[in-house]
Amino acid sequence: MYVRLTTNSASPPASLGDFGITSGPSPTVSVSEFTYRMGSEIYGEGEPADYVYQVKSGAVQSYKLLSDGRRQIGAFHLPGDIFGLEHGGPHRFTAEAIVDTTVRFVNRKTLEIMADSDVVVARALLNIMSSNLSHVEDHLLLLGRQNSLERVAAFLVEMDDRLTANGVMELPMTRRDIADYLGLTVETVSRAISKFYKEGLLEFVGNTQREIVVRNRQQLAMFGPKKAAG
Amino acid sequence: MYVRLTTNSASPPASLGDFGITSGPSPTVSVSEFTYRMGSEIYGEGEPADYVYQVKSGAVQSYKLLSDGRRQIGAFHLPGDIFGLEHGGPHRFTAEAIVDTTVRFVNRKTLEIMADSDVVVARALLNIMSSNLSHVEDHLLLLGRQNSLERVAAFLVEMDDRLTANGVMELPMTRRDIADYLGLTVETVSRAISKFYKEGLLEFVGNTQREIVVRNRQQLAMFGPKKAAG
DNA sequence: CGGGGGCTTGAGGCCACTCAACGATAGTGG
DNA sequence: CCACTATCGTTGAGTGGCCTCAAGCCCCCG
Repeated sequence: MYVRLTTNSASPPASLGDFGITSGPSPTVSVSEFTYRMGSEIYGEGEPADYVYQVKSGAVQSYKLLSDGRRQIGAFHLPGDIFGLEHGGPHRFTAEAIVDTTVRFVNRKTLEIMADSDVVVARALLNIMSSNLSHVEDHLLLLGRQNSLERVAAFLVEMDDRLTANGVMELPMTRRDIADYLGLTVETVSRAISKFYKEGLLEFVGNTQREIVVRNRQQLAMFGPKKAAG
Repeated sequence: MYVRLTTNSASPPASLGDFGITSGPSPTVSVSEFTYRMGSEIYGEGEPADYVYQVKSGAVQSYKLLSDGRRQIGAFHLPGDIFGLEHGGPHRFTAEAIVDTTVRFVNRKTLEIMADSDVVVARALLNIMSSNLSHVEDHLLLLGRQNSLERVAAFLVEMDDRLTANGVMELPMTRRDIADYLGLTVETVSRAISKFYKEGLLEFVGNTQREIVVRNRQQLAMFGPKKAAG
C-alpha cells in the first residue's frame, strides 16, 4: 500500500457519523484523512484489509486484473461512498484514485469490535455490504446480457444520478475507465456516446469531453436495462 | 411466491446449527423444510424477502430477467449453500429449483432479531453476505473480460470443486442454464465443451451429457482466469 | 412409434474488437 | 514563445468471435 501520511492524520477522533453511522451509546472512532494524487493506488488486490474508506472528495475506482492486462472495474466510488470494506479476508480489488482524492478512513478491526457491542454499527456494516452486493448483481446482468448501447446508456444514467450538479455531469474517469467498467473497448464507448450525441440525447460543455449534459434522460434510459416485471 | 406447504413444515424447531450458525446463548429458531419440484419457483425477483433458505438436497439457480427474455444467472446453489438472504429489501433475484430440491428455511425477521442480540449470528450473516459478494465479484471479471473458452473452463473447474463425487461431476443444469450463467449461448457452451473433450481434458460417463469426468484439471484451469499478481 | 426437449454441429451474419490515422489538449523543456 | 511529446478522444476500415439460424441425433416418455 502506498502510504503517505498527511498532517490531517493527526486530526482528533471523530464520531462515526462521518461514515453515516450513528450509534446509541455513541462511542467514538479515530477517523483520519488521506489525500491521494491522481492515479495513485490506495490498496492492492490481495493486500490485508486494515482500513475502511470513505470518499470525501474526488473519485476512486476498484478493479481486478488478469495477468495479460485485461481489467475489469467493479465500481466507481464517489464522494460519500464507502469502499474497501471486507469481512474476513484481504482486499479483493485494487483501489486507485482517479483524480486527486481525499478519503476518510477508520481501522477495520476497531469497527468490527464496535459492531460486536453495538447493534447499530453491525447493521450499518450489513447495509454497506448489502448495497455493494446489490450494485454488483445489477452489473452482472449488464455485463452478461446487454449490448454496447445499453451498457453505455446505463452508465450515463447511473452517473447522471450520482454526480450531476447544475445540470452538468462532470465525469472524472477516462473513456478507457468507462470501457473497463462496461466490459467494452474505448472505441465502442466512444461510438456509443457519439451516437447519443448525434441523436440529441447528450450535449457537451466546455472543451473537454467529460462535461456532459443529459438532454433526454427518459429516452436515454430506454436504451438501458428494461428489467422484466419480476 | 409459489407456496406449497409440505408435511415437513411441521417439523420441530431446530437450532440454527443447520444453517452453519452456532451461538453462545444458544437460542433456537424454527427451521422448516420444503420440497420444490424441478422447475418450480422458490421466490421471484421483487418479492418480499421473508425467508432465508439453505439447500438440503438438489440444486437452485438465482437469475435476473430482461423484458425481452434475456436471462442472467447469478449463482447456482448446491447442497449446503445459503441463498435468499437480503438485508433491507425485496429479493433481487428469482430463485428456481433446477431439479427436485429440498430446502430448509428460517424466518428472516427472526434471524435479524437474533443478530441484534447475538454477535455470533450477526457475524454469520456478514460471512454469508461477504462470500456472496466475493463470488459475484469474481463473476464480474469473467463476464466482462474473459472469452468463451475461459468462461466454460472456469465453470467446469468451479463445478468440479463443488459437486464431484467419486471423480464424476454430475451437472444438474442444462447447457442453457450454463450459457445464461456465463453470458454465452447454448451453442457456444456446447462447442467449448466439445473442444475440451476432443483435447482429452474431459470424459463423459453414462448416456447423458451431464456426467463428466475432468481428466486434466490443471490444463483446464490454464484456460481459466489467470489472475494477475495483485 | 411419434413427439418433444436437450445437445451437437455446420453455415453464415453481425456486433464489437482490432488496427490505424488524426485532431485536440496539456505538460515539458528549450 | 514554440516545438516536442504523451495522453485522450474520435472516426474509419477491416477482421473475427460469438451469435443466429438450421438441421440432425439421442434419449425419454407418452
